[in-house]
Amino acid sequence: MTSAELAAIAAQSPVWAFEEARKLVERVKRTGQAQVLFETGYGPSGLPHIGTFGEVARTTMVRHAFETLTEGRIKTRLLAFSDDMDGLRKVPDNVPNQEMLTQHLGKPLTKVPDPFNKFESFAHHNNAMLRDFLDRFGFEYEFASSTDYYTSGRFDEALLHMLRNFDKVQAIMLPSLREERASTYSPFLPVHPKTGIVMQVPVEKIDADAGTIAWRDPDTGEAFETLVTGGHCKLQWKPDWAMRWYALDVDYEMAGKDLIDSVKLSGSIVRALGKNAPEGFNYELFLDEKGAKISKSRGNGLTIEEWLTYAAPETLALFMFQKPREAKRLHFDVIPRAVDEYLQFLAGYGKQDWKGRLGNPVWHIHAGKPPAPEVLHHGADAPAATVNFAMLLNLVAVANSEDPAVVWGFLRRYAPGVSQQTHPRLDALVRYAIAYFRDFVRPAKVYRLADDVERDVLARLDAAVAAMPADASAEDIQFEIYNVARPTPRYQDFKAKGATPERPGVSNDFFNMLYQVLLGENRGPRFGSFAALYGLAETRALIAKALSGELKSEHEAFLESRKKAA
RNA sequence: GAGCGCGUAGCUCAGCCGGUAGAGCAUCUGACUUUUAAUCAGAGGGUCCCGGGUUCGAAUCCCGGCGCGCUCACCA
Repeated sequence: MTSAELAAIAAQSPVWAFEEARKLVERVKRTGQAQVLFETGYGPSGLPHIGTFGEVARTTMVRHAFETLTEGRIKTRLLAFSDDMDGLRKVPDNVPNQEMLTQHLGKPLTKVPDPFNKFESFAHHNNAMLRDFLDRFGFEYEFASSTDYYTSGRFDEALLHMLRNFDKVQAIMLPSLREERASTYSPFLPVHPKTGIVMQVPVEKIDADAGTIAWRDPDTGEAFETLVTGGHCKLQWKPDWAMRWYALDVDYEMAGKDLIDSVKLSGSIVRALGKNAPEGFNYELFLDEKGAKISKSRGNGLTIEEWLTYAAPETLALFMFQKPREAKRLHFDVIPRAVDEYLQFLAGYGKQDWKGRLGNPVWHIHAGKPPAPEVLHHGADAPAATVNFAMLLNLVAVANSEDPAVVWGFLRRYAPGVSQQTHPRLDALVRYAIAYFRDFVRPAKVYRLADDVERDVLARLDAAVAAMPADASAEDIQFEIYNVARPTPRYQDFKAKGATPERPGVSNDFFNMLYQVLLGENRGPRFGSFAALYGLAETRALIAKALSGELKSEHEAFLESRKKAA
């Protein structure tokens, strides 16, 4: 497959990333430009959330699609721009040192001390976290700080240009505002020379030649004349966006649907300044489990760390790739599904033709180079099988253990020869499954105490297990279990296959009792297999704890401690 | 008020540029040399929200409704 052939197929692809990229191809044809700049915006007024990540992930997918379409002939850059000169408007609920932050309301975020006491400022902290996440995913990007750009003078020319076009900007902005706001609105926000606060005040006079605005402190009445350049003024958000597009020649920037009106206004402004607005599209928002927009300051919805506790980064990328125009609820339930879909797409990739591959999410997630899937073989001639998350969750529950080695014991029983070394990503998957089990499955367990009949049969089961050799097979154990339960009238089943009046079968009720009392579940594994793998000594200990009531009380204590932690 | 999205099996959803409805879970039946569930096979179940239009043909495209949800109208 040559890059030209690939580009030809991509040119026909209905995948959204290619649709977006084709808009850029058209743009390049129109302008003849030799480079394309992608921008993603980030407001560091709170911890970076999953939507921020999603924007970078999706933009990167468009970027890669564009490079495929143009066979790498057009240089591309991705600028992750942090609007860190913005004034702190509200103290986020989910950070420490609330009182301290309150003292600095209104100051540029790069002048607000870091409530975590680790960085030069709150913005520096949040910027660092964002970069951390982006680096962890291996994104290629250039980080840009608004404060740096303003203070270094990189925006000066554009700022002066906007000052000269002050009336045009106002003509666009004012009709979008209510009367009382419109009467005081200014695109330029001077930084107060004494308090350092980003002021929202009416401009009394502009001097385009001197590059200054005149304004008045509303509290003291003191008059000031401030340069719009050099970081002495910040722009209001929409003009700021437009100015950035103008100054940097941004070609592509996507935004959430909450910003549709803003994109239009900023686009009008940049055109009034004499340049084209970037291409872009509006994605739907991420919602929390109640269907509300997730927000940095409220900290609702899933965080990136939370997702990464239970699943690999590429599964989150899959979530971002799929249906960007549809609202998606972001809560824990969607993780197992995302993981299994990812594994399925990965497993299918090798068998697809190139048209199929370009439509396969893993092609976009891994920039055209998805890794080979890790497969298991149940016997030498058996077809390759992939272990999915749902199955692993079952396994972990079956193992009744949060030790990866125990889970691997089950895996090796299925496919001898596999190990953490041969299947590192499967090992990671095992650990994710364990984390998910610990946090979501285990808390849902309900242990009950055994009644007298059950205590009797459990005691006899314990004795039977004690009498077995340590290396008893799963089948032997299973056989003994039947013999233990058979004399107990409650569990006798005369309708069972092979049952006779003298030798009844054992009903499912017996096994259900074991699961409820020993595992806190209504379902469970074949018990002989479980005991063989879990260990006979461990099984006896489990029975002892069930009989003493410890299982139940320990689980209740566990639930209680979770409640307190939350 | 404006914008965006959704409406397909009991539940959660796939159905990519139009070609006689699919998956997972759930339910039911059966297999697995004494009856489990890390397994397998099979079954049942849908006016694809409604009404028009385009077409030989529409879940899919267009128009109009209805219902649900979200977002923006202060700030970012």
